[in-house]
Amino acid sequence: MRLNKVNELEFLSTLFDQEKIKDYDRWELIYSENESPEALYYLESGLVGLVKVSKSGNENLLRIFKQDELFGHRSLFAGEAYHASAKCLEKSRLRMIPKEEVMKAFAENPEAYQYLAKYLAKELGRAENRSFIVSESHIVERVAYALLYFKKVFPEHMWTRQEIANYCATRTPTVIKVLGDLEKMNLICQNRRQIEVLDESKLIQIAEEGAIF
Amino acid sequence: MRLNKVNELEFLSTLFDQEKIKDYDRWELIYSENESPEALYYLESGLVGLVKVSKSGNENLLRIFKQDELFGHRSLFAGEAYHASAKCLEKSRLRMIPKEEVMKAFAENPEAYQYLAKYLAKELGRAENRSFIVSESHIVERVAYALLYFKKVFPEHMWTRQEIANYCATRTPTVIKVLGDLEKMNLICQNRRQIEVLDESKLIQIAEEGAIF
DNA sequence: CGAATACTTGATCCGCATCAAGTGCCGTGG
DNA sequence: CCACGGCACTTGATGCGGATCAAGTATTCG
Repeated sequence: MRLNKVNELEFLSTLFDQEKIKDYDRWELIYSENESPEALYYLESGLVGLVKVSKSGNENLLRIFKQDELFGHRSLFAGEAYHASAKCLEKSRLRMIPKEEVMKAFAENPEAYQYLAKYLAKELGRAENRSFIVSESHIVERVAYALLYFKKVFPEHMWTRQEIANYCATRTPTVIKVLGDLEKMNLICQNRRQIEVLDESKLIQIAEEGAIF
Repeated sequence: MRLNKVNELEFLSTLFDQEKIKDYDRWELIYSENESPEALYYLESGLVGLVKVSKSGNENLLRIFKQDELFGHRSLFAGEAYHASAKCLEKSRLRMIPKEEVMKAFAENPEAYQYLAKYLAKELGRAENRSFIVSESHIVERVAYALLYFKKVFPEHMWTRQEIANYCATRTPTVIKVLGDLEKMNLICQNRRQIEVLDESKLIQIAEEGAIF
């Protein structure tokens, strides 16, 4: 949910309270699975991931929030406990708006629910698409999909192999091997930890059709 | 989204038009991926699955709708094309409300967006939980989870091994083998095509902790 | 009763996880 | 400015879970 640039939610900015600003380090947790939501969060700068950890310790990266986006809204409006944890993927600065104030403001601006519904409907579509890709595609396809998605939506972040693995629901060594393959095919170029996309259309082809050979 | 029993959406029932009732056979498609939504659907009786088919022909069962529920709402309110197809899992009778009428009625009952948002938020949570389970758990756990979910929410439907496989993102022979294991452990009982849950708490334990031995 | 659909089984194979032992890279503090 | 510790990355060997395939058996429905 974008706050800046979106008239529908501008009323929320009147709730910003200088005292409710907080800075977080990389890897720091903002909230944890099973807690009850007490606030809505607005990301002033940085990058936040919604993650869920399995018993075997693997982190699954479900959703990613960038600058100027709101998060923590799903559980808040569902009236449920958090189903996953929010964790900083970069140093981040964020504002929190207490639950009661959010609810009051939405009650005074009921047309905002329409925007919220639209936004949640899009997120649901994205979640189900990712779920489908993860369960039906081979790893090359998933990695190609992730590279394209990351380049398009979060181009400024330096994605680690670990993070890519978490998003693709696979493991670091596998991502590294696949990146090696993609580099041999001249579709990407790795120097240092940076990954540069060279042939976007071929990557799209791999991501969508699963056709490599 | 439930229509009966939910005051928030009762206004929609005034839009029901006897001429817009339609009966579908099992396996019949209601709408297909990539089409533009032109209506909201209300399921009078039967069972409908939201499915997505992979290139290799595997059907992934993303969401399931039962009697008295609305569907087709996600794409309609997201303003997107369908990201998956709706298909009858049983003979079904449904009503369609044309898009324009839905939008008009929601405009006249703006408080309904609040209910819609809450409902979508819950669906998003469920979708991400399923996605996590599919990507991080072994098949026994997924099947146990599916059996419990089906028993709780759709107890009257006779779930085929194929449908269970589609929901668990696996294949029929694998489901059959797992069901055999669960039966040997006296957690379920299969006669004919019927599956009866004998030890619910043990199944929950398997589904949640992945601990079998 | 016959046809279609659902189920079952075992043999084989392969993709990817897992593990372990490294090598680089980078920021921090001395 | 360099040394050092920690994190990120890399590589290859091995194993296993579950896919795949195919042939056959039930079951249900028209």
